[in-house]
Amino acid sequence: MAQTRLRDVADAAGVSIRTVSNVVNGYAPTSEDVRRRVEQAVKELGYRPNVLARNLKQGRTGMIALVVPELDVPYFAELSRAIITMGREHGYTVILDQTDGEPDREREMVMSKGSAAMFDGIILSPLALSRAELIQRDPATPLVLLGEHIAGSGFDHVSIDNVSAAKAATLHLIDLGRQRVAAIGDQPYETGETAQLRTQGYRLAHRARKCKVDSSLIVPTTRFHYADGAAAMEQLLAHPDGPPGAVFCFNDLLALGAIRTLLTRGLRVPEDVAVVGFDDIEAGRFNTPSLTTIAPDKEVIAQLAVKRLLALIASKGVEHPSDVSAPHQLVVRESTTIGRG
Amino acid sequence: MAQTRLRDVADAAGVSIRTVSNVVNGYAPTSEDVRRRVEQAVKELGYRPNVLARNLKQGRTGMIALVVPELDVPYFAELSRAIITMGREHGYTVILDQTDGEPDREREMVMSKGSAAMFDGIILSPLALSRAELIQRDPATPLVLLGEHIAGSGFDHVSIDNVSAAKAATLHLIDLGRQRVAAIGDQPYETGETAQLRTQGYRLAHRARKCKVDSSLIVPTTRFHYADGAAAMEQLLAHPDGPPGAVFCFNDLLALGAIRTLLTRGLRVPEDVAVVGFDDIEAGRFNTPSLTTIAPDKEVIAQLAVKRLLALIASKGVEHPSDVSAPHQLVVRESTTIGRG
DNA sequence: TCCCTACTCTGCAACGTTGCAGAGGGAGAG
DNA sequence: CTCTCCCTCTGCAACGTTGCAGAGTAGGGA
Repeated sequence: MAQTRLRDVADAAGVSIRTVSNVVNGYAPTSEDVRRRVEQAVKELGYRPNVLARNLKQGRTGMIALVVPELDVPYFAELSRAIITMGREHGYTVILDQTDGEPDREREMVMSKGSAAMFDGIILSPLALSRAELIQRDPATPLVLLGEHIAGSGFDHVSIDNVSAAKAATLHLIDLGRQRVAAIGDQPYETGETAQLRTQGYRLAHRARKCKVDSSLIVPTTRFHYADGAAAMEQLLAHPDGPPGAVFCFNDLLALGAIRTLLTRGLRVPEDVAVVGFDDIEAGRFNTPSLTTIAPDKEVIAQLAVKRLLALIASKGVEHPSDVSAPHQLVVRESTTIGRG
Repeated sequence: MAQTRLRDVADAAGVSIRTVSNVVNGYAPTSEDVRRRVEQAVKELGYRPNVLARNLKQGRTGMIALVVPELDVPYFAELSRAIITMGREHGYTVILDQTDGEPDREREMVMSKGSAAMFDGIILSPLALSRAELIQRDPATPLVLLGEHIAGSGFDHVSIDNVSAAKAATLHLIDLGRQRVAAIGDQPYETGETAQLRTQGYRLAHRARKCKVDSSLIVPTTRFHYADGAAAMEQLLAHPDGPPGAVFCFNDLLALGAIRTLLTRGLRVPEDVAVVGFDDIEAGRFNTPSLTTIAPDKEVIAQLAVKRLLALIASKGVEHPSDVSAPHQLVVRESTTIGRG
């Protein structure tokens, strides 16, 4: 059951180890005869190159790690698909890991500890990691950050303009003529940068339309799942002034959760409450009512991140960090359109 | 920018390579003095063990690959979470790869070609791979199959009882008193084993209740996404005898797509058409109406698959193949319950 | 004083591969 | 017939680590 080695193939074919290696990898021209003998020996012995040894020798693995907090959050799943495809186009195998937002696991990946050191580069969507920690990281493995957390901090970074996206979403709601536009998903603490940027956009939109922000209409959530949106909406329904006329949810899952609460409580969407989400996941497109949302261009994000990482790998990290934004757009669907169709 | 090696640390600390290795890995007892010197040198030089070299020497990587067709299909994303967690509990890093159901990519992973050879074991949910191909695989890397494709073929395998699950779902619909129960998702061709088993269960349920199966109510789909369900439902609505009284969809995405079509066409769910799905994804729980579905026990599937794979790794593949089933249950929700709440 | 034990530490070899530089042989040219 | 060149093929060393077996030293007991 021991592994077949080049040595064994070489013995069987009556040639040198080196020649077998040449045949297997097509490195050097080989005579017809030798090539055939080697190939037959390879087949008979069931030889497979030992990738570990090859990688050790060559100092690279051809693998990139994509590290996200949660794979079962559709946004990450959809983004992952784009990045996997993009990496593959450039000859890299993209491999996924999930951290659940646990600091230890993010740290392990980023610090290139343990199995993390096996990758030629890492694309990370951090949730819990602080900037201070990142600074201590081993720069040997190139890193590109996704998302807004820890932006502009001397690390390579791809994101979208959250403030203007959130502003656009909120303006859309205000311009529908809705009074009392609420927000679900604020995270007013250290690792909630993304949420805070969206809150900022929400406030800016109000200012732009000379509306006052009612802070009691901004509902924080610790996570961004269906259940959090549903619970936050329950809270808004219990508001002393009654339900809001519209809600901007900081992602689509929150929005779908909120809609679920509204519908089960007998409120109509969008007639009674209009709802906007963020991320443009597929579930929102097929919900009834379908979900108006901010659609970040996931393809562009993937492209920027992968290109950048490959550049870092090629240059061995001597380039200076770049901070780029991918475009987004507001996609209007039924959840904010009265008189559908 | 070259990597710091044990050699460098050893020189700096004035000890042997081997001692540094001992300190770093805690293999052997070390005097306080030496340990401190080594640790300081490690810190100063920023030494990180070369995982590739270690793996080569030890002949293992501590990584398991989980290979699924599509990560943005929620069922796989949710299952992946369970498997990642389970693997981690046993000291393995579980890494994901997505094949898009492309035969070449499944083949590459399964045959342990390329980067695939870097894993201690593989859990694969095959879509396109035929049994004939699997038989030729290199048995050096342990493999556990998920899903029903290629069951009972001499490979280790974890699934659920699709026939009885589908039968239960269909019986539930028939027993609601619905006439003309339709099915969406049949795949009457080689790689559609799972779908065929579900169709079989659907037929068995009809037989058990002495109902005739109207084959024109069985709508095949090439894939299992929202859009396929929506399109299939359009087709059913165009049926000469009018819409069916109920639909059993072969997964939740199909069901949600079908519901979308029904609602936009002005039909009520479940009053006009009752709908059952399969997989119990989170989106179904938060849909309005929430989705009645077959819930496979994903935790158990994960547990069985990981346990089995670890056993194979430990035994170096000498155990004979096992074929096990995880339990499932019918979860009744609004999409089949008249008079909600 | 000497021996034995125990505790640290060390050097060598090997994991399976590839880079390098060169050896060997055949064919073509003079 | 011989020289030269080119085309194949080869052996050695190294990638960075760990397993193994043993060397060296200090301390305790006789």
